[in-house]
Amino acid sequence: MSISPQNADALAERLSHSGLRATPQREVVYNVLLKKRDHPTADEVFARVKNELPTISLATVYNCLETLVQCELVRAVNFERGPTRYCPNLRPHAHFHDEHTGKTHDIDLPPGLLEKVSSVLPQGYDAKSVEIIFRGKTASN
Amino acid sequence: MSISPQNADALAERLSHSGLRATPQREVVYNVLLKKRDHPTADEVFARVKNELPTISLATVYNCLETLVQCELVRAVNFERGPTRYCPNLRPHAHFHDEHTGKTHDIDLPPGLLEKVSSVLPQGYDAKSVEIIFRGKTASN
DNA sequence: CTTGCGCCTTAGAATCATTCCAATTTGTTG
DNA sequence: CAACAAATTGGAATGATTCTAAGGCGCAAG
Ligand SMILES: [Mn+2]
Ligand SMILES: [Mn+2]
Ligand SMILES: [Zn+2]
Ligand SMILES: [Zn+2]
Repeated sequence: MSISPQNADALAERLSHSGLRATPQREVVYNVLLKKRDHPTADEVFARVKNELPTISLATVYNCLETLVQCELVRAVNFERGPTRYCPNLRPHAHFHDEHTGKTHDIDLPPGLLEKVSSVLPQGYDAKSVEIIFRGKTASN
Repeated sequence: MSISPQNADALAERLSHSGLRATPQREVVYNVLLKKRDHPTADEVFARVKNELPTISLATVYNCLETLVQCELVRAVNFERGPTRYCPNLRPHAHFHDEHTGKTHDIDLPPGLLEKVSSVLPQGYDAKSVEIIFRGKTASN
């Protein structure tokens, strides 16, 4: 159940690029996010990571998640009050929050959409990022 | 500094439509949101409302805000960990979060944009609402 | 190699926004 | 008025996150 080589490398590279170390905790946290991409909370990540590193602390999970977000390997997502969720999908995508199941789905965006959306900004507004969140239901209910 | 007649009416109408009462607390909370549209937190609303109703409690401010959100007179906005912010702008609009000043600006959206954006959803996804958040800086910095 | 030092992890305390609760108060209806 | 329901209130409780202080670990200089 170890991290796949290229992911481990990507991680190690990004970390050292920022003068940080590739620790076992960081690797396992990142691996857990890649393995099940269901936008888990820190608590959920904690529970999953414990299987491989039974002595890890919740504080470390928070620290690792924060580090991964800084390195831009992971996105922190907040679309409602309630715990932050974490997403390792680096492609441009929106989030669809199913109000029945509570689950969050990634919606891939066609190239140019984010630019199109950003073009509604008036003079003087310089957006570094755009986030799109849908709320509703899916056919499966 | 009282609420303007049509707003008071709109509020009373929406409330009674849901079987709720138009209380002084609810009126002043709504009025405060309309008067300074800077997306205040519950604490900030509390501080402003106290000027007119010095004995109001924070719990009541939370209750009133919740009620206004239920009546769809106000939107609760969450784009980051941190307190929920409240917006009385009912037109379709996006939010621009200025990372320097911390202020949030409303960006009016051209008609059809939200539909256009929603059209990227695959079969089976039925969105009830779409939210767009920009982050970046404004010319004024 | 060994030592020194800074990065990391850890457990638990502290913080902060929000929600919950139980006790009034207020408004409406008969 | 009397009764009942809706609303407000202050304070306790909750839950996610952050902070703090102590110890551990890895690497670079000697
Ligand atoms: Mn969390
Ligand atoms: Mn708040
Ligand atoms: Zn995602
Ligand atoms: Zn707004």
